[in-house]
Amino acid sequence: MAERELAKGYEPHDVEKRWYAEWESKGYFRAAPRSDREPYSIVIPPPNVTGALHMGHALNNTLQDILCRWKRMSGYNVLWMPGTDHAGIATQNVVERQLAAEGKDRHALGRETFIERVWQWKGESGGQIIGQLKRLGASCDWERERFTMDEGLSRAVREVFVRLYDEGLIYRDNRLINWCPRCHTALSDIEVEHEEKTGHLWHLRYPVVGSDRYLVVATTRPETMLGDTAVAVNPADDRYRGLVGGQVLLPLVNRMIPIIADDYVDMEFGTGVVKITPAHDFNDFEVGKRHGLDRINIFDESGVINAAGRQYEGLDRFAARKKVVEDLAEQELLEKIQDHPLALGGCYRCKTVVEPYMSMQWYVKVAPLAEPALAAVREGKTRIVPQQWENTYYDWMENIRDWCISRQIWWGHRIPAWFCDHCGEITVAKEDPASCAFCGSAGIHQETDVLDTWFSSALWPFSTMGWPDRTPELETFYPTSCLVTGFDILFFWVARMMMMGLHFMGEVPFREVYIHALVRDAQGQKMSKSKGNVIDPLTVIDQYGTDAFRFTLAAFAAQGRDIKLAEERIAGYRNFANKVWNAARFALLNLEGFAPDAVSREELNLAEGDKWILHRLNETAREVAEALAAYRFNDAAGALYRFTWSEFCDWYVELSKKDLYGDDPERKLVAQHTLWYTLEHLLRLLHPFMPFITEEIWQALPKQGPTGAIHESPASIMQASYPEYRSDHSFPEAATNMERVMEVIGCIRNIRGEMEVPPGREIAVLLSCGSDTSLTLMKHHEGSIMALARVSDLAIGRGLERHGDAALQVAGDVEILVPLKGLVDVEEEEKRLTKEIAKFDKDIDFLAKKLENPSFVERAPADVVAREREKLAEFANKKRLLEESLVKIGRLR
RNA sequence: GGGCGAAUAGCUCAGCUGGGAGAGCGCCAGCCUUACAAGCUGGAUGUCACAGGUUCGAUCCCUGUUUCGCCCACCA
Repeated sequence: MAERELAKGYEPHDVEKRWYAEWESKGYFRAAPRSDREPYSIVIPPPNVTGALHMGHALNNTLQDILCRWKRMSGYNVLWMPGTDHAGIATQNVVERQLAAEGKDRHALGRETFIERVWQWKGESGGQIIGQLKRLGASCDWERERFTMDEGLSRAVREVFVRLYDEGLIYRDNRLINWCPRCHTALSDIEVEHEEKTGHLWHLRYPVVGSDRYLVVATTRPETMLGDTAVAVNPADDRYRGLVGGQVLLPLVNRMIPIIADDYVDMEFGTGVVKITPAHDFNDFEVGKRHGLDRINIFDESGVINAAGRQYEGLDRFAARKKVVEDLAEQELLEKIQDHPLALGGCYRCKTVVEPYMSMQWYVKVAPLAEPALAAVREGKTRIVPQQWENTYYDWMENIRDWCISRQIWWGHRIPAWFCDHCGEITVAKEDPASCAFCGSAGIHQETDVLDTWFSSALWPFSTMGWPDRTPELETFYPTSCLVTGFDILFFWVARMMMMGLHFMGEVPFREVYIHALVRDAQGQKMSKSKGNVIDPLTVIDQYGTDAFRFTLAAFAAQGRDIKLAEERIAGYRNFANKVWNAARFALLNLEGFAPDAVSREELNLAEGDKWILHRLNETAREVAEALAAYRFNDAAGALYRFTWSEFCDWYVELSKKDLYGDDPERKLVAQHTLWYTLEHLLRLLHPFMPFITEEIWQALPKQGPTGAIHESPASIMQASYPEYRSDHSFPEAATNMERVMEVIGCIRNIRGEMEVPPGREIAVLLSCGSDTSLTLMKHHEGSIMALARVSDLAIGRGLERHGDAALQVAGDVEILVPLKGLVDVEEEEKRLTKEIAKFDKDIDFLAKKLENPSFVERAPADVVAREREKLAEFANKKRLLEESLVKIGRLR
């Protein structure tokens, strides 16, 4: 018996809410720390606590959920580890903005109060994204949810820091770093985003001391001249040879600075003279080091000119630029200004132009860590899919520079280092020390800097599983099976997890990395708030339902290409969900009184149509499994879409009506069984992609009773097994036969359509078969042909007399004749025949030429040649029949 | 300056290891056929960016060109 009736159309909202709550409360998402089942594990890329679900998250988590649900149904002990990232700078910014709105700032609050305030914010409005992931259907093991700043993870962070420090892999240094003058913190190299802008090249005149010459320097940043400590030329440059060793008078500040020679200077560029500002330019810093130049820092931490900038003190860097240029112009020291393209570096959090800035920072020495991380991918211990990304990974790892890990903000893991006021030594320890480890003085104070957010996320695959303790989780689930992520964090996150995982666990953090595309808008633009082209996943879910949305994402997730998301496509897959829904309604209507456990499939006398759909279902199961195993989500979705709509709904449902509505109880039972079996398996195949609708329908389907041995019946489709290919469901002969029958039906429909015979009008058809095999086959499927092609009078025979007044189509060796009398006019049929003949002519011409070519016949594989010959013969035969028909029809005029 | 990717129907895109190209939407025609009009049936539409090469045969492999997109990079 059907459990309950389904509503007329699929209404996702209530269904989604109901089933998610059920799954979660029943603990279906839970992983077993120990189990006989094979483990499968994925750690979620932890979204920022400040985050709201965007398209990137939606895609990323849909794909992970598909994998997890698929593996879970396939019998694996699945752990999908969820959590969020404290997102240092981003979160601090959010709370600072709040404070600003209240007219406060963090310095007024003080560090401790501020951090309390951030925790409070996190408790109240942080992590809303978790709820949004649930709406997406994510089957994470929520009881294990972690946060990068929670106690366990903080312990892991300290452990790692101390060990790396003890190994000499963490050090401090005073050098140029990327500084965000708005966030007031250092940034690592990859936290700077370069953008092509058109700037200017200012040509400035520096008077040569003891001469009336000028040296003209070209610069993109004239204001930094306040900190110049030399000008440089190429040693091979004849133009300036005599001047090297001399001095110029730095304008405005009237300082004498040397003229030096350095290979770094490109003679071709600009004037061949470069101003050297070691404290504000990475190249100049290096030059300065080689020549022992002073480093004059002219900025404060907000990018405002300091006392070293004399009369410019207090001016913002951009204001200072304007003023410096004006003043130089006034003194006729500005030679010219050219437009000049340049790549401006901006803070990845706030887009402010970053400043190269001298400061003392903490670094990780990465080369020794990168080595094994490179080797692991080269040796295939971790496989990156699509493989092309391996090159990007290698390239970055091979040229990796030390990682600046200290940040001058408050929200984050405070660096576990204590400075001694007495002896000046640094004590680094896991537990807060009471005294200096070197001199024993109690006068110590902790480093105020915190760690880069990515430092803690680098540990995510093992810190979430309880490291540094040796836990059953680590033993079972590390290395994780797969990491699903976007390429935008390949360096930030993936590469660093590889380094840390190998170093601390001695084993790669994941066996495979699947890198998916970026979701763009329909025009291919990156979605961004400023462009206003953002599509909110939650709005989409509200409008079309989660399942339709998920299916759309999967269907678009082709490897190596970005996803341009157009809303019409989601509507298309909403229609698909509705199609599934209605197929289920049809099934339930016709499964009245059917109990799966009352029949054993082995005893059933399957009809050819039954065998065909079972065969196709089986093939589809194989295709889906193969596609998922290769992360070809679009292929898996496509196979399911085609099977569901074009085979199950379009053909099987129609074929089955004859028996379902008929009065032969045996035929009816067989049809019911196949209908039930196919739908039930189809739902399971679809479940990872469309979890909600499949559960809703599945629950309404008739279940096996207590005696049944046919089929397991767990409480949820989530726990049902994922259909696998089975050799006893392979019916290739039935499949071929059905395809022939379908072709004949297609031919009749084509005549009807082309002749514009209304669907309501039943017609007479003659099938003239060229062989006994065809005759038997057509006779066998007489009923189906009549029903599906709307034929009232079907005559089937061998070599039936063809009268002139019939429309003709040919399918294999079967001629399909539709008497025209009273149906259509002769001219229409003549037109149709002429069109068909022309089509064949083209094909025949092509094939004939090919087969006349001796080198093709000699060199192409025999089976290819044979196939082409067969095609040619078939086409020629069809053409002949059509031509005969045309002649006969012509006589009727 | 290096590297990667893309160019296929009006639009958005599939097309795995070479044997004359597919889907969805849109379009045209006909249908309220008792699961579904968010549907059914039929139909039209392509010098697979360009130029060479390899091959019996190229959308697919190779070379070059053009146009877009992305990543990396310290030329002031």
